[in-house]
Amino acid sequence: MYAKVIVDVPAKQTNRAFDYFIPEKMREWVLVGSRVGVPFGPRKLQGFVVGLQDHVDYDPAKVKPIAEVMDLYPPLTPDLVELARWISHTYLCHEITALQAMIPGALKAKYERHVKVADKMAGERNVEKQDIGQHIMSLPVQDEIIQYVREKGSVEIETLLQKFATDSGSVKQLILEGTLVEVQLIKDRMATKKVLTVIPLEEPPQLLEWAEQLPGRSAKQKEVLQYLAGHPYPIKLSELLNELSISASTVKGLAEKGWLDIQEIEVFRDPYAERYFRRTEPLPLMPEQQQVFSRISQAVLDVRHQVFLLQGVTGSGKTEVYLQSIQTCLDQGREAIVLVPEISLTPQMVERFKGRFGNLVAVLHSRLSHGERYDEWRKIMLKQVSVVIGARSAIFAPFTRIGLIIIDEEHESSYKQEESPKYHARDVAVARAGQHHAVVVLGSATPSLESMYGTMRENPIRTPEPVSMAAVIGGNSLTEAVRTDIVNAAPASKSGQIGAIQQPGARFELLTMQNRVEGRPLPRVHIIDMREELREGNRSMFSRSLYKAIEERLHKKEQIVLLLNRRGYSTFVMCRTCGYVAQCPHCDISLTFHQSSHAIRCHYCGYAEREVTVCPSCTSEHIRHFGTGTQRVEEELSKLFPGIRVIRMDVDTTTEKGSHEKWLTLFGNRQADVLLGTQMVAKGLDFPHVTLVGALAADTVLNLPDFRAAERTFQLLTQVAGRAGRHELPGEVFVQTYAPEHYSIISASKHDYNSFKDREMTLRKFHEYPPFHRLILITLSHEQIPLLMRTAESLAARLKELAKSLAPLPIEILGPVASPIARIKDRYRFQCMIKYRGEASISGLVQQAVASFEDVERQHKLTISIDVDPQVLM
DNA sequence: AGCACGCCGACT
DNA sequence: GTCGGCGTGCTC
Repeated sequence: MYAKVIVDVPAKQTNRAFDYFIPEKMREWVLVGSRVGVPFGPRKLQGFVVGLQDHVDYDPAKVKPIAEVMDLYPPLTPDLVELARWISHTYLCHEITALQAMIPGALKAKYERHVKVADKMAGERNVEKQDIGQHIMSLPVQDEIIQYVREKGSVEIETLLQKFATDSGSVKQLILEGTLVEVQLIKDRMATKKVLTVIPLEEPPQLLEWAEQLPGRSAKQKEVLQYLAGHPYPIKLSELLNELSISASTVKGLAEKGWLDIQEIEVFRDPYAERYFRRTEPLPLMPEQQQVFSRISQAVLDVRHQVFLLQGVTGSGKTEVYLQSIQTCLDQGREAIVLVPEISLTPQMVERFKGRFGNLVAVLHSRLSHGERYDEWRKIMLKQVSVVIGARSAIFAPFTRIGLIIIDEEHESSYKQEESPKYHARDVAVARAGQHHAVVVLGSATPSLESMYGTMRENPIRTPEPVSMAAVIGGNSLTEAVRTDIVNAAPASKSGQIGAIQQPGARFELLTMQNRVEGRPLPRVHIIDMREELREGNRSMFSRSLYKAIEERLHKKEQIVLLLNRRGYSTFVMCRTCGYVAQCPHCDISLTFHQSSHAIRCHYCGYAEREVTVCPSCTSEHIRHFGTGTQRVEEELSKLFPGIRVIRMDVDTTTEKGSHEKWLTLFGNRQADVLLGTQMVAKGLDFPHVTLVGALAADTVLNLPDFRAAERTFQLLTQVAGRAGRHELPGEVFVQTYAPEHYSIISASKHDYNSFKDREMTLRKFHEYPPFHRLILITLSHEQIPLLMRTAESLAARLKELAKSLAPLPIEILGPVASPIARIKDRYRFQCMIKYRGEASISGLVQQAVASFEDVERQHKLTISIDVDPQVLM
């Protein structure tokens, strides 16, 4: 048998499977999805098995055997292996990059090169083989080196060279002559956690009998036996030592007598181990919820691949619908994945799921340590859980019988990964659900226009993939095979029980929930025209009406949430005398001021310098920090309302682990009057005493050069408005803006999704933006502008040429232009945009165009990065 | 990505 | 005349 292996080298030339022989003794361990160590050239690399076959497609004489199998069970399922291929074609990344994204970081290979003393040299060295002319008869150093390596068993080469730095020649000589041989090791970044555990070897009566036999001075050992007789289960050594306040030697003594055993037992690091989750029962559903639930659960029961877009106003009870749908799925013996935006994966959220499904739930989020995350992942693999709740990458949970995938707050841009593979979890979810004939529920109060578009038309939003990559090789026009694939757009369905990735055959089904569960009205929203305030002489960041409202809440002891939308607003440093603005020396971007560290730093490369008090350009002292940071708002609040208790949540106050949670708990306990923060205060929080929400600068995002600016503004305002008056007390919202007439702000103030959507759809269609057209952003970067521009120009020309051969398909090549951030880390950036109609898939075209620039990339260290369906156009 | 093989400048 | 520069190509 032979295996097709994708090796751990993310490069164009190695972006294909290599054939390896599977030695007899490994046959039953090597499966599709296995992680293996394989010889590759002079090295040993980690790789993933993506196929098994009984023949080789390569010179049989050159085929090497697999060196090792890394895991007891394959870390990837066959459907994930196929999904990785789909991702690599759809988002144009190396297949290995997609595969790596699917396993926890703990399993990422770490390569170590060791040496050990050669077996046949165990006795004495064979000095005769030495080069003549060099006087390296048995030097004492060399004997010393050999002795050292022999004692250690094996030593990492770097360590050895450092230890014998002055005699590194001798070390090399020993390796050369074969006295020391090289061993290449592939190690996991993180091992499983093992804990020393004490195991009683007999039943309590026997233990007590042994205890009797002990001489009087062994009081401690006696105590241990008696304790174990009372608790005849394995116990952590540390726990036992603690319990009886004894030392390890006591227990070791018993182990030597053979009365008990001390073993290293694998344990799961459970971040929620110490917590108790109160079990909850399903809540009765409102008629609207009931209707939605039955649509979803029926599809689940039918094992029918179907995508639902669930639009429910905040407070309409989406989560309860999720929970009961998941129950249906579990009852059917299938598994469920729940994706939530990283930021809203709060303890409250986890509690709701753990409360309903207990320890059937695994939680994956970025705040877990490497080890914790790995352990949660292993629970999934070992089938100890049936529900996963997690951020973006949880879509790759190694389940095998998925029945339901839920994506909460589906409009969130954090579902798009910004590094390679630049996948969108929503689209991956649809593909993966297709493999499992599973149901997808996209939930949001403010669905993305892309998802809404999916409900609007007969054709699927996604186009058949992948274009045959094999056919992509140079040439002046599109390879005929590629052309055929694109034009016919034939579904690339490889039949099979699981693993066939099809696009949704039907459009998404729209489900809506308009009513709030508790019947509370949505809060009243006031739009405040800040230009008016200025005209009337109010130069404060608080309008008069917001000021009054705050005063009133303080008086009534009710709580306030203030949102400062900082995106699009910078806290830059500028000299008022000469206009100097502090800029990053490596990136074309202004530095931002951080009060906590008294530093100004660059958000892109991390460059930092000390806060300046004198202008470096004109030595004036009139240098100021501009932009309304949360710190300034806090200062102003304290000035205006002496004694006010403010909790500030922003990047400065929430970097510490667990701090996020700490602030929210504090606020929930009413230990503060105001929660002030950036976007993060808008998401999913639910505090009964909040009756006032203020958005201080609602429109800052609107000024960004981004076609999604209006959508983002609408979503943010709608979300934040939903924070007020969720319980008995009615809520009020104040939106301060310089663009009070903007439709995104007006629609949000009326809680009117549909009018916003209609208006925005019309505009997008008119301007030929997504979802009507699709985008691919290609960014080139290099240290020198001339080469960069030349390459960008000719790449665009090449794209245009290829696009022409696809006529009459509507493909437009825009650019090249300098990127909005023209330089990052001393590299200049140019970009080209491809705009095309959703009916065609043109990743093959891009692949082919970029392929002809491989040599430029290599020779001049120029990089070309491709972003399919970009969320951020910078 | 590494690493080796291979054809042109400044040195013993 | 060699040592070594990194351009080019391969790794099952």
